[in-house]
Order: sequence, then structure tokens, then C-alpha cells
Amino acid sequence: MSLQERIIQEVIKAAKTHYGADLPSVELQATRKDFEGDITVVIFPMLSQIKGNPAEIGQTFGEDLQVKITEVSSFNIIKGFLNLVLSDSYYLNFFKNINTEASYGIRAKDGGRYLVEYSSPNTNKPLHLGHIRNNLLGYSVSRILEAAGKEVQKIQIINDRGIHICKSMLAWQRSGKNETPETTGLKGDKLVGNYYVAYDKIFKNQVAERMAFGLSKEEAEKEAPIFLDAKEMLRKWEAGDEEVVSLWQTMNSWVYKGFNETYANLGVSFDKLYYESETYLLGKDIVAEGLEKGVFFKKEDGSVWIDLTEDGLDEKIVLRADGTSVYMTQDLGTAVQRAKDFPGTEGMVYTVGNEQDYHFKVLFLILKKLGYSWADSLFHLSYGMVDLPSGKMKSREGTVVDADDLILEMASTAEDISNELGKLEGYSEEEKTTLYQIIGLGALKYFILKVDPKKRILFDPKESVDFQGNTGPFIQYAYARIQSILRKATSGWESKNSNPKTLHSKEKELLKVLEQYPIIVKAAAEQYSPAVVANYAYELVKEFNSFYQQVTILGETDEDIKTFRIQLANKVGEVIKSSLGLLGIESPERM
RNA sequence: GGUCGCGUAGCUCAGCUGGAUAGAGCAUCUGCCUUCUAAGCAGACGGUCACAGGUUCGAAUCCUGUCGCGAUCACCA
Repeated sequence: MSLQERIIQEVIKAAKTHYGADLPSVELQATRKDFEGDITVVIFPMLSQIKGNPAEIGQTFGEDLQVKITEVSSFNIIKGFLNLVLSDSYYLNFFKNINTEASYGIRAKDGGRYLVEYSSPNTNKPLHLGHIRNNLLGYSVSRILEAAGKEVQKIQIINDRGIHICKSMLAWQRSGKNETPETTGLKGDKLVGNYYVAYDKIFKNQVAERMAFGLSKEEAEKEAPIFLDAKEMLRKWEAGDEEVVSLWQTMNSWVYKGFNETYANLGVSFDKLYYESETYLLGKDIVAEGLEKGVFFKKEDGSVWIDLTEDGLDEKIVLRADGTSVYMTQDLGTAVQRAKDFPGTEGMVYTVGNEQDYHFKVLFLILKKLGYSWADSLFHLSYGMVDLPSGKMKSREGTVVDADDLILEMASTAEDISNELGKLEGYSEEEKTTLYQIIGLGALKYFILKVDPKKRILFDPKESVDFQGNTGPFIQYAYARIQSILRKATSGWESKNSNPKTLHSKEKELLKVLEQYPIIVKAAAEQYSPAVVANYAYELVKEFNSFYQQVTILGETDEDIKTFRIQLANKVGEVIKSSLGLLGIESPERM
């Protein structure tokens, strides 16, 4: 039984013996820093059960607790708060327990499985900052769920089909230059992205020409020759036209190669890929099934709908009159497919921007109405857009922050700062390059992940991402400092026993933060929120820096205390590395 | 217009399953490198927690309304 549970039990007992009251629950919280103590019992909520003065009630409980629970060394009462001071031996004992634990805070696999879908970009545009947020979130949540004891399958659905792909293909054909990534030296996704832009340019010209002849914008867009050609190409693709399919495969392979490079640079990966071209027909069976069950209904024109007005939503189409799939049809199909591929899954997470909140609400509701037992385990990990000061990023207008460029820029900033500080003598050029990448990415990833996913992020390219204060490098730096100490420490400290009699207040504060780590991991998993982990890592490092500044480690003359401090620093380093790892951030040995 | 989300210091954000005097970072200012890495530490300055009601012993936190910002309400994905 944990100390918290024992305290609660004793308070309930004391309430019974002293006041004859049955407390339904007892509220405990960590004592605020400005007060003396470690754990606080809040007296106010008991006043409905126990009549009396909160201060006197607190006094009674405090006296009882001090006697019954040896770890409680003293107490004080301020207003209705009973602050309990825990003995140093409690914290020393806690440290002894975790000191030998290999991966403190990480739970062993409990047999449950989660699917986490993320990334899933269109294959006609290079990745930008918005995709970076998606990838970092999805990857980090996967790591967090693993740390909470789940087996995680990271999956991606590749949006490799549809009219948008045909547009790039068409523009490539028109240019007649037979350009390839090899001939141009461009990354494949960039090359294809250029053709998508080229298509749009032609399209816009054609629309403008027709509007000049008096057509409305809608009419002009529908009649633009290049758009009609794209539609024709899509028809050919669906019919399996050899030439079209072959070009489609070639251009897609260029894009995949480019994307994989970016994923590798970002440090994200996937366990299973679903291709939309292979799954877009799924879902029609489910629609048929739903019609039979009476969940869906057919309109006169033959299109199939679901009526969600009783649930406060609208009517939603699930199949077109001509029998072809809409977005919803596909998503129904892929969801069912996933449940088949991974039976017994505890949860499925969809990492998709918040502009699709409504879509997922409807999707989950439909699956539930269709009677799938796993429908309740679906979760839309919705996140806000990354906006520029000028507003939304639009690839067609060229107002995007390119993912590859940004990653390079971050590493280059890290290099500039490192050179200025000049602490890397002895490192080879190769080691330095790796380090700049680790620091630059650390800054970028932390910058994005420390923000609550729900909130939108404003990114100003003119103001570069910080490397000081509440940032990734700040946390990485603490890790590097700790490693430096460990390198200098006399070998053998790992296995030594250390039995300091008392604790420095900074040591105690540090141990309190360490004590939180398993709870933080659990909370982050429950909330699907890397931000919880990021804020914890920051708090831990702040506490460590303060300790480091005020307390000497290697200079300590008492061997027992010295060993303890080295071991404590080592443990802090481990937890920093572990928590940064949950964010997909690496911890450098030097910086 | 309907629905959903957000609104906390000049800026970027924590805190939100109700608890003590609302916390950090950046920016501005002041100290600290002859001692384990100054990407650091210690401090100063900075707040009508958008606004108005309500519930409560107690509200940044819960409820209602108003305002502001964003998203969405496609036989696009």
C-alpha cells in the first residue's frame, strides 16, 4: 500500500474515532512550495461530515498521523490545510528502490494493444510544418502508450489515389521534359509538388480566360480543359489503363522516396502502411450491410445516407448515387479492415487536424450504430493548425514552411550557437554534424510538443525557435552536464551503497519530482498528451539545475553523500533521457 | 445562422477531474564563470485569468449568457 493510501486510511479512522464521522473520501495534494511540508490533507471538504473548526480538526488528525505513520515526521496547519512533513528516510528509501530499477517509470507490457495512425499526407505536396506537428504528435503518443504498458502499432494510410494525383501527373506529361529526381537533383516529393503547382497555374489561367467571357467562377472551374483532362485521367486509372497506372506508380515512388527521407530525418517510423488505392473500395460492403440493418437509407436518386439528426448532427452521405465511394465510405472500410487486421485492439487513435472534428464524430457514431464492439475505443487525436503570422499555410500560394528546409535551418542554428560557445573540442566533424541535428531537432520537437495539441500554434519564421529557457536544448543541456559529471566520477559508484543520514532540501525537492514520473507517464497516456511529458521534463531539469548550482557533487568530502549525489544525478539523467525519448527527442552526451 | 474548439503578463505557454498569495520562458533591468559545462543560476519588473451572471465554505478551473478568434456545416480527401 502506498503512503498516500495509508494516510487516507488513517484519516478516515481518526474521523471515526474522534468524531464518529464516516468520510466518503479524503483529498490529498502535494504541498505548495511556499509552505513547509510534502503532502497536504485538505480539511474543508470534511466540514459537511464533521462539525467544528478546521484548524482543530487538522490538529487532531495531524497528531494521530504522526503517531501512526512513521514517515510523517511533523505537521503544520494553515487555514484548513494540514501539511505533513515526511521524514528524510522516506525519500532515501524511495531512492534506494528506484536506484536499481533499469527503466524507472516505464511500465511492463500489460498485453493491451493500440493502433496509432498518423502522418497520412497527400502524395502531391511536400511535407510542411503542419505535417511535422502531426508526425511528432503521432509518434510521441505511440511512445507514451508504449511506456504505459501497451503494444503499439504505428500505422499510416497513404493517400495515393484520386484526382489530385492525376493533376500532378498531367502537368508532368504536359511539360514534356521527362524530368526525374535524378535528372533534376530534386527530392521526389519536391519534384512532384512542383508539377502540382504547375497544374494549378494552368488551371487558374484557363478559369480566368473563361470568366473573361462571362462564365461564373463555378462554371469556369468545371469547364477548364485541364480539369476535364484530369478527370479523364482518373477514369482511365480506375479502369486500369496501363500507361496511366505506370506513370502513377513511377511518380508515387518518387514521392515515397522523398517522404521516407524526411521521416528518417524527423526520426519517425511506421509499422504498417495502408494504401488508399488498395482500400478505397472497402466500405461499400459495410454500406450494404448498414442498409440491410436499417442504419442507412436510400434516397430516390440511389445515394445512401444516414440520418443523425436525433444525435444533434445532420444527414450524412455514405455512398454516391452512382455507387462510388465518398471519404466516409473509405474510412468506414479502413476502420473495419484495421479491426480485422488487429483483433482485440484496445484503442485506435487517429492523428488528424481539428478541421476534421466533425467527420470523426460522425464516423465514430456510424460505427457505433452499426454495432461494432470496438467503436467505443476510437479516439480522434485532434490538433490545432500551425499558422503563420500571415494566416494559414497554403501550398498553392507558396506560403508554407517546408519540413526539410526547417529541419536544416534548426541544425544550422544549433551549429552557430555551438561554435560560439566552443565546447566541442575533440569532436570529429561527423560527431558534430550528428550533434547539431540532435539539438536542432530537439528544439523544434519540444517547441511543438510542449503545446497542448488542441491549441493552434503560431509560427513566425522571422523569429527563430528558441534554444534558451523552456526549450528542448535547455533539457538536453542538463543531460549533457550530468554525463560530464559521471565521466569524471571515480568509477565504481554505480554499485556502491550510499547511506546519507539526512537530505539537503534541494535533494529532497529533486526526489519529489522524480517520484512523479510514473504518474506523469500514466496521465500523458490517458490524455494522449505529449505536452504533459514535456512540461514534466522541464520541471525536473529546472529542479536539477537549481540543485547543481547550489550543491557540489564531486567536491563533496563525505564519501557517502558524494556517492548518493552521483547516483541521484545519474537517475535524473536517466529520467531526462526517458522523458525526452517519449517526445522522440535524443539526449546528447556532450553539447 | 447551427455545431465544435480556443481566449491566462508586452510575446509564447503551464495550471483547468474546484482549494492556500495564479506559475514558467522570451523580452527589459540587477547580480553570479580562480569551484562538477553560464544553452546555466539567483533576483527585479510585469495579471480585471476576455466580459457578465450563477453554483460553492472556496471558481482561472464547473454551469448559463455575451463578445473576440479559429474550424466546420461538399455527392473534396
